[in-house]
Amino acid sequence: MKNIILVDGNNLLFRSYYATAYNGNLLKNSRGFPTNALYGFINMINKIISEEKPTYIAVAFDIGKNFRKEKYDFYKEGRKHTPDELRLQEPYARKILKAMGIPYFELAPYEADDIIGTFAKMVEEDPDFVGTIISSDRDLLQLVSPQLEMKLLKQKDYIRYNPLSFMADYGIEPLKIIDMKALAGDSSDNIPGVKGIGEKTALDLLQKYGSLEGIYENLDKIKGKTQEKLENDRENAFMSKEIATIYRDVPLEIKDLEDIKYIPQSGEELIELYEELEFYSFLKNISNEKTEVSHTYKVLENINDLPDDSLYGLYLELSEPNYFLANILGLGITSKNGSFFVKNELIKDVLEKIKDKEIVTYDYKKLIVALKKYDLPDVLVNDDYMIIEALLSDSSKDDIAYYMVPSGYEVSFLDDVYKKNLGLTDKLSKEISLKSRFLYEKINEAKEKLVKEEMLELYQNIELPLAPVLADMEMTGVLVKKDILDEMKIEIKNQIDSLTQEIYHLAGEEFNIASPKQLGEILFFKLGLPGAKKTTKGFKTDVKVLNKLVGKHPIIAKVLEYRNVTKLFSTYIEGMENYIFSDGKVHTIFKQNYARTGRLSSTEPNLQNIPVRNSEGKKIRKAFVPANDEFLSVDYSQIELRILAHISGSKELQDAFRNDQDIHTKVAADMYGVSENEVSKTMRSTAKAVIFGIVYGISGFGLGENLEISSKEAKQFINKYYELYPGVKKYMDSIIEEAYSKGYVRTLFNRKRVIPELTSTNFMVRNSGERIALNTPIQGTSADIIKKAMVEIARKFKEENIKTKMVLQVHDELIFDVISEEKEKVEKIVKDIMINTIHLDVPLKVSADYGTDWYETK
DNA sequence: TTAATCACG
DNA sequence: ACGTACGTGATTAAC
Repeated sequence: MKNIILVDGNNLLFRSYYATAYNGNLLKNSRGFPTNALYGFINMINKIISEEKPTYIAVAFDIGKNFRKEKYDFYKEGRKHTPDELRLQEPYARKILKAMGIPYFELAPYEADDIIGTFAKMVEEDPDFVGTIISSDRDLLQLVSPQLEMKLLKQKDYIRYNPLSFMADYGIEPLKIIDMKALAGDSSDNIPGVKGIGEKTALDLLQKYGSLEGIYENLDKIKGKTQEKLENDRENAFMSKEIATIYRDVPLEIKDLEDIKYIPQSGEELIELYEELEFYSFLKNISNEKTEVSHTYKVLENINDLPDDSLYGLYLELSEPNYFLANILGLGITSKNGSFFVKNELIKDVLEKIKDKEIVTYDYKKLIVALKKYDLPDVLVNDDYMIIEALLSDSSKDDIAYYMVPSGYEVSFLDDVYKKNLGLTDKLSKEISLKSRFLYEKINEAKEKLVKEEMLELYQNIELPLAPVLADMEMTGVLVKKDILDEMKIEIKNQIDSLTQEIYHLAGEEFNIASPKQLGEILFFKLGLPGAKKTTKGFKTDVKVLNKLVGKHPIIAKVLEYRNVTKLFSTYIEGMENYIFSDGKVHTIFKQNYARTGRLSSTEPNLQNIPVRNSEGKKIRKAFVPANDEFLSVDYSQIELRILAHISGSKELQDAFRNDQDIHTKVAADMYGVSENEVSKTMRSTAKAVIFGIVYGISGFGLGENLEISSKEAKQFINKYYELYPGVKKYMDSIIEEAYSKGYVRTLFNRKRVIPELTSTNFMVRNSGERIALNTPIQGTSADIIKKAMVEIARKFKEENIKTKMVLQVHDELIFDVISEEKEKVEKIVKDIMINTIHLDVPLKVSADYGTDWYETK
């Protein structure tokens, strides 16, 4: 059987362009030539080749005038012009196809659809062929036949249609999609159809009367409005049918389908193109293809069959992303003497056997927690490929497949592994062993890159040892009293109910208060309140807007209160209860290398955003209680500003910290030219806003909004600050300049963040890049410092055999579940380490607080 | 799936 | 003149 693939080239190129162009942050090569559409296009073509394994292939493009447009000038009217950045890439798509050995066709005045239609006709005339059409354009579905399927591309995946599945979905034959367009029209192509008839009615009619012609022949049997609509638009309907019909006799210059036989090429021509476009990953793949990864493995039957070696790649596959809930699907292990899949029964033996060996894994933290859950022996891991790659590529992928697939290792993505839930198959066993083999083979290369990037120390001294520390924190968990939450729940439920009624009453009608759209309409339309600001869908109704309206109408205060309590209810009371395990605790999962600055983040549940600023919300914290005797919270005071003082070298700021001055008061005094005891509350809070704003790269406008003063006044505050602290201004300028010239910034511990935004042609995106450049070294260094402290604290606790547990980290704060007898010792250790883990040009300061629940702590 | 909103440092 | 403060995660509505 001959397998033919027909690709809608324009469609693929458009999709890849708009997939990445939305934020104005286009991928470009070093000469500024846009390459984003081509990158996606090549990825898709490669994927088609590897998934469909075509023996025949053709790609169709639109070119020049098209006959539909010539005949009907409204056709495709209203379409946006092709952006220049995409048009520049179009000729390259063709060059690349040619270099890959993939024939392409374009012929005015026909569209890509017609070319595909012509091939479809040829396929039907030759029973030796079967094939697939690939596009996201539903028009092409009319070509689906017993020999020709269609892969209809969706945003993330696709639907494959053959005549049967099409019938099942639509209830009509594929060819009838033309009649459907004739009736329902098509807004994207500006095909009119019959006014007032949508897809639903069109399908109903076609199921009854078979075709457009059938419908009009039976017009007298159709009732009411529909008949009227059909009558009125008869001409449009038949014209639309004509437009929607794909032409199948394009005079292509080929004799037969043998002319589009696919003979893969990846020669010099392709290499040159990739080099010009700077597609290094594709270049690498070309060279990899030549040594295609074939994998042989054994299922381990007996522990004695596992060879004795010094280095092992170890990969554990779970059944779902949350490792506290997941089951173990199996273990892969590879050493220089072979690759194995280990069934669950043998995992224990394997772990015991390799106990003292060098081990590399993917996601050490996950491995620890999952093994512990099944009471399996823990292992000492020497390297974690996931952490290394995250440091190198500054975006972490919790799925190893993202690194393997581009290098020619064929494995499934975790999404599929988790979704399918088929249990263990031979394919999965093979892939699990292959994943362990990848780790074994690639670890040295990855570490070399780390050395080159000067991040080996960061990795070895901080990130890698942090993984087991976090695992321990997560496993320890935090006790949450469900009964306390339940009590609050009753009270809050009552509040919500009465607020709801009051709001309905004040609005004069019932509506969904939680819907910003409906609320906006009530406030700004029905009640006619001023100050309406638009979002894409309706009015803006956030706190800032509502706060400005307080006093203008009694409903506003109620809505604000409603927002407060519903947030507490759904996120922090009901939401939290859903995360409580049978041990009465919540076990958050910290993402160690997800945040681009190096910070941790916390999920399922997020314990880094439990309310504290607002006194009502803060009461949630009463439900969080120690499993031991009491909580200890130790937090860094002004750590980011101290880091700013250090790296900017600002003498004035440094002196303030050395003298242990209240930094906001001190800055306020300087800014207003008064003595510190003359600083009023407003002056201090203004200074505070300026200080914070500076760290984020705020503008006069932004600060003005914030302080509700004019941007001019705000700008003056900012300038005054620069004047007073010239070192800070100098740092800001120099870090931005450095970021532009290098393309990245680093923290004090060498953590690197590449900032592609700086190469954008878009003003807004570039500015945002500058703020990132400014802020990342500060926020990132703070993250490095507390991570380092955590590692050292855990080490010290172990040495001293301390049973108190570190349970949470909230960016500049560590929380411990303390055994009272250890209190003094713990406090001293923690403070000592936090203060002394690094010595900056200014001292670090911490403060400690105790409580019998989290509310009382601070 | 994305946007809006709001919780935290 | 542009649009206007860094870094996160969860929930809800609406597409």
